[in-house]
Amino acid sequence: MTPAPPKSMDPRAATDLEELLSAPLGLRERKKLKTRRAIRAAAFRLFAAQGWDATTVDRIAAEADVSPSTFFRYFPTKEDLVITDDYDPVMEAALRARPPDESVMESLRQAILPSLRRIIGSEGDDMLLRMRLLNEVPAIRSRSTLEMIRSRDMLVTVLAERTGRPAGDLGLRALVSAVLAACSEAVDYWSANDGRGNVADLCEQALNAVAEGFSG
Amino acid sequence: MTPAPPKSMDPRAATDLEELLSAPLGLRERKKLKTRRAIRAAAFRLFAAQGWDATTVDRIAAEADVSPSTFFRYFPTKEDLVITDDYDPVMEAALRARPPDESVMESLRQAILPSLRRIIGSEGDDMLLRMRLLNEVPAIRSRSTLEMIRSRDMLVTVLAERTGRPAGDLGLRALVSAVLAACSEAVDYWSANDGRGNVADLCEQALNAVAEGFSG
DNA sequence: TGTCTTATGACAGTAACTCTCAAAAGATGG
DNA sequence: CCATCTTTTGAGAGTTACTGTCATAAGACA
Repeated sequence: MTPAPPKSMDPRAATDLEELLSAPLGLRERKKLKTRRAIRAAAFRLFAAQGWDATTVDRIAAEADVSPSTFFRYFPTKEDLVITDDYDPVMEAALRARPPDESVMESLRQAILPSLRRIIGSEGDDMLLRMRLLNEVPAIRSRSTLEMIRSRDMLVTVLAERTGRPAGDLGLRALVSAVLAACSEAVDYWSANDGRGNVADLCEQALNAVAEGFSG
Repeated sequence: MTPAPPKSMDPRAATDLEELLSAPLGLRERKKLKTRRAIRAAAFRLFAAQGWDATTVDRIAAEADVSPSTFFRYFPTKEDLVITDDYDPVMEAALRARPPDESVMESLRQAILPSLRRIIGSEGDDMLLRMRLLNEVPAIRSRSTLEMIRSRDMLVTVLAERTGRPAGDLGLRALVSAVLAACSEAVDYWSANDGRGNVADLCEQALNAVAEGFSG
């Protein structure tokens, strides 16, 4: 009685990660990926040239040679062009790989920092561009927060399982949120300084500052 | 050459706080305030009855007996109906009143907790209603984050002045963000539990949990 | 009273979506 | 290679949040 899994994935679900993992793609899937890339590339070209507000979805669609309908099939909202966050699965895997007897704080540190390092290593330039838009455009900034909430929920869920605490545990949620807030400040700082310095190091620095502040 | 200050305040600036402070209001100002209230009351009535999405701005305007143009003159966006955050000035005053030699953490605590207590005491019911919408409607949730960023910036600015650190100081920003994140979790928790318990106490509990987590 | 300022409403326009439907193009079995 | 079945696409119409302009109405003030 469970609904049958869809035969084809809808284009919104495609991510760079999945793309790398599933090697033999049919022509259809390859085309979809290509379209997705074309749309995003066109959009970023236009954003760079004339800014966020001045770039309409219709114009992006035209530039990418698809119909506006198709645009929305690939990106449900304009903001989704910028957000697309493939990081959660990476962090989740990293977190689950930590030894169960480790302290919550240390597990979080070790789940977040290496993941961050990997991401910056592979797509740092794109990320910088995104962060810039993210800081400039309120609409995007808003949306990205929702992504952050998803990250928080994921981390809380995994940690709750591991420690036997309920998923609604206030202390756990507060801790995770605080850690994410600090890291997010670090990323902000990094992008505000044009990507100078190492994000992971900045992140550690931010976490240490919080620790100091809280301890005395 | 500086532009002359506007003779009358635009309706969007009116807040309950100012209303209480400025006693002798002209007829015009009283009418403005009344309109503002009427619009918001109408909106909340409709939200309660039929939900956020099903309630269009046109309908709200009709219910409040004003034109849609007027609606937007009072509330630049639909979300603004719910957000309106008069808390920053209160917190700022509280923070500035702290002795300069106090630790950053303690000052933050003492700026936030009593302010929270006062707010809940005076308008707790309204706040609960708002928090519920805030958690249910992504659009509002998004917007409220921007308000939180403003709060953060305000706190960071004041603290930076006091400690002589630059306003961009990563450590300071991280600490403030972490504290706000923890408090925000507490408020979330409170509203998720239908307002049972004392927000300020929950907030303290959250802060303690973060402190423990960070210290080991 | 008359004048000056401000608030309002009517109206037209834009841009981000949503929905529906028919046509085009990839997949599949013979 | 053909026929059929499924998925992707584009066209078009509709909705809603929001912006800008302008004439008019209503409060302030001398």
